[in-house]
Amino acid sequence: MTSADNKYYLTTPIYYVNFKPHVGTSYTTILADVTIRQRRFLGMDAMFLTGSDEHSQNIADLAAAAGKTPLAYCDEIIPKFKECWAACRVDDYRFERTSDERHHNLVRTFWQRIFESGDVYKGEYSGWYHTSDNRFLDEDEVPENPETHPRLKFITEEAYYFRLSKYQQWLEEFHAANPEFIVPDFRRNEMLKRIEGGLKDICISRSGTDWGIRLPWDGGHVFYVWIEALLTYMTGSGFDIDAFEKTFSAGKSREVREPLWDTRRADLQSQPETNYWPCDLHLMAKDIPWFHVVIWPAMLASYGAPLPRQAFVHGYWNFDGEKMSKSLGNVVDPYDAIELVGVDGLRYFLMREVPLGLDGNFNYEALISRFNFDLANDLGNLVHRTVSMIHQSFEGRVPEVLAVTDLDEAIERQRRETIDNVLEMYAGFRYSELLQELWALIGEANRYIDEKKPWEVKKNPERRDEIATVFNRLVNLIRSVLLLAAPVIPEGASKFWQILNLEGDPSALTVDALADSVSAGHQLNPSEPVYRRLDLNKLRAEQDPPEVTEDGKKPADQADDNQSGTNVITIDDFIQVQLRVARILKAEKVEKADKLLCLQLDDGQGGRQILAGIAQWYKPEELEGRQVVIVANLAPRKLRGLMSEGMVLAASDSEGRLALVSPVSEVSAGAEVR
RNA sequence: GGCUGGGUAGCUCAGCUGGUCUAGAGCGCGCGGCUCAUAACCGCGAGGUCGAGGGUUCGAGUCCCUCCCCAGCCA
Repeated sequence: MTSADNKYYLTTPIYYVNFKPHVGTSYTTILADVTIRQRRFLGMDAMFLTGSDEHSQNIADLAAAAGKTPLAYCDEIIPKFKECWAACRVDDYRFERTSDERHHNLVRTFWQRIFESGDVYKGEYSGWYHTSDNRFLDEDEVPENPETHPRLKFITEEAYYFRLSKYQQWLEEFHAANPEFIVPDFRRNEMLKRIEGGLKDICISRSGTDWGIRLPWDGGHVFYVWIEALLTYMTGSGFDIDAFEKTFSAGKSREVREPLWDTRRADLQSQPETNYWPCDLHLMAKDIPWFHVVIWPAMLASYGAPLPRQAFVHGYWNFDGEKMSKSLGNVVDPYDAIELVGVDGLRYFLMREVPLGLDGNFNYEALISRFNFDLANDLGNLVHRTVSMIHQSFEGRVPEVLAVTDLDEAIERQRRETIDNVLEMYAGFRYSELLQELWALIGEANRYIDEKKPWEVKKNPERRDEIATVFNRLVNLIRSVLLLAAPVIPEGASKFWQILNLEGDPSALTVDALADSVSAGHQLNPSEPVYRRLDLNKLRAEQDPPEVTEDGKKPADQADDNQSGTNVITIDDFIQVQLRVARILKAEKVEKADKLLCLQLDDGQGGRQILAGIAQWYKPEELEGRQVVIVANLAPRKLRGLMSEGMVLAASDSEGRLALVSPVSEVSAGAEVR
C-alpha cells in the first residue's frame, strides 16, 4: 500500500434500533473495534462507522404503539447502543442515522442518477410483506395461512424496480477479479452459486407510508429500507456526493477508473470529496451478505462510484449450543458478561472462541475459564511473578543482558517469530489463531522461568548475571505481548503497561514500538494483580436457585447408580467427603422459610455459615453451643439469598423424625470425622 | 431434493498438496515437581478402531467409491 492509501475505513451493519444490543451486535462491533485499533497500530488513518437503521415499518409501528414519532422513539433507544459500546471499550467511531438529512440528500442524488440512466423502471408489486423483516416474502416462503400471521400483510402497490438482472455478468466478473472480496471463502462460494443461478430485478420502493426517504422523482413513494440503508456506508464515510457529482459531470470519474474495482485511493486524490470512501471492509453476520456482495456492488456500479474492497461475514452466537432468541429467553446481555469478567474478559472470549467466520458458542463457564486461565493465570501471573521477582532481587530495575545462553536466545527468537506471525494473522482477521499464537509465547515465558529458576539468585549469587538476562528478556517479551494484544484487551494492556512504568499507552503506539526495547536500569512500578481470577464453584452456587432439595430428600440419582446395581462405594469415594466437627455459635430462623435455620459455626478454620432444614425439630436457642458434624467440602450454594457453605449431618428415620449428629464427648472444633 | 463443509482423546478443536502422525493442543481428570507468583507455574499420563465399509498405494485422518450422521447455503 502506498502512503496515499493510508486510510482504512470499515463498517458494521447499521443496526435496527428496536431493542437494546445483545452479544451478537456487540460481537460485530467489538470485531470492528479490534480491527480498527490494529490498523491504527499499523499507523493507518483508520475509522469505523456504525449506526442506526430507522426507516423500517416495524419501528414506525412500535413508535405508534408507544404514542411517539418514529424519530423520538429512535432518539430514546440510540443512547442505549452508545452506552453499550462505551462499556465494551468501543469509543471512537462515527454513528450515522438513516434519519440524518445529509444521508437523505445522498440517497436522493445517488438514486436520481441511476433513475436517469435507465436502470430503474416502474412496475407493480403484490405479495406478502413481513413488517418486522421489512421485506416481501418470496412465494415459497409464504406460510400456510398468511392471513393469520401477525406480521404479514398482503400488499399490492405500484413500485419501482432496479435492474439487478442487468448486472449478473458484471457481478461474476467483479467477483472473479476480486477473489478476496468475500471472507471466509465458503461464504463466497455460496454467493457465487446464487449469482450464477440468476438474478431478478429488485423492488426499491414502497408506497403507503410516510416513514422513509421519498423518491426524488416520485414523491408518492419511499425507498425500500435496504436500498437506502446501505448508502449510510457512503454518507458516514464523509463522501460529499454533491462535489462528486460535479467532477463526475466533468468526466473525471468513471472514465478514468475502468474497471471500477481497480480504484486505488491514489487515483482518488484528485477527488478529495470521496473522503474515506471506498470502504475497506464491511463487517456483518451471515444473514445479510447477499445485500452487501450482490445488490450493493451492483448499485455502486450503476451509479459509477468506487467499490468497497472486502466483506467479512461472521457467524452467530449460540448459547449452550442452542440458538439465542428472545422467546427462549437465553439472549446474553453483554453487561452481564462484563460484570463478571470485565471488558477485556468479554472481548478476549469473543475473539478467542470463534475461528474465522464460524458460529460461536457462549456459555458462562467457558467465559470464566478463558478469563481465569488465559488472562489471570497465564498472562496476569506471568507479569506479576516477573515484576515481583525483579523487585525482590534487582530493586525493581530491569537488569542488563549479561550472560546469554541457548535458552535466552531461543525465547528471543520465538518472540520475534510471534510478532511476525501475529501481524500477519491480524491482516487476515484470524483473531482466534493469533491469540493462540500469542498465548503460546506466554506459555513459553512461564516455562522459561521454571527452567531458569531465577528466584535462586538469592541463594546462588554466582548466577546473578545469568538471571539478569532472564529478567531482561522477560520484560521485553511482556512488552511485545502487550503491544500485540492491546487491540483485544485494551484495558489490561494499559494497566500492565503502567506496572512496567512504560511511557504512553500501548493502544496509542504504533508498530515501530515493537522494535524498541526497555533499557537496562529502567525502574518498574510495584506489581498488583490486574485480572483477578474468579471462583467458579462459588459463582455456580450463587446462580442455582434453591427451590427443590432443601428438605434434604435426595432424588434418585440415575447417573451414578448403574455401576453394578448396588450402592457400594470404595474407600476412595468416601475419603472425598470431608467431615468435621463444628460448634454452633449462633442460630436463627430464616425469613419466609419454615424449615430453614441459618447457623454460624466455629469449624476451627475461621468459621462458616450453613443453612440447615431443621427448624421444625430444633429451636435456635437450644442449638447454640452445641457441637455437630458438618460436610466441610461441599460446594457452597445460595439458599433464600443466603450463602450456605456445607451441610450439617442429621439422621432421619422412616417416621420422619430428625436428629442432629454430634460427637459423644467434646472435641476441638475442626476435628476430622473418619 | 441440489450444492458445499464437516464427523479425530471425556469436552472444544489443530492436523496444507499421502510417509518425523509409532495421531496432536487446550480444558477436565490422575500422579509428580517447584515455591518467584493471583491455590498461580512446570513435568508426566490418557492407551482415542482418526463416523462405517470397501478400494488405490511400498505406505492413508490425509486420495477414490458407497453408506450413515451433523451443519450451512439454495430449492
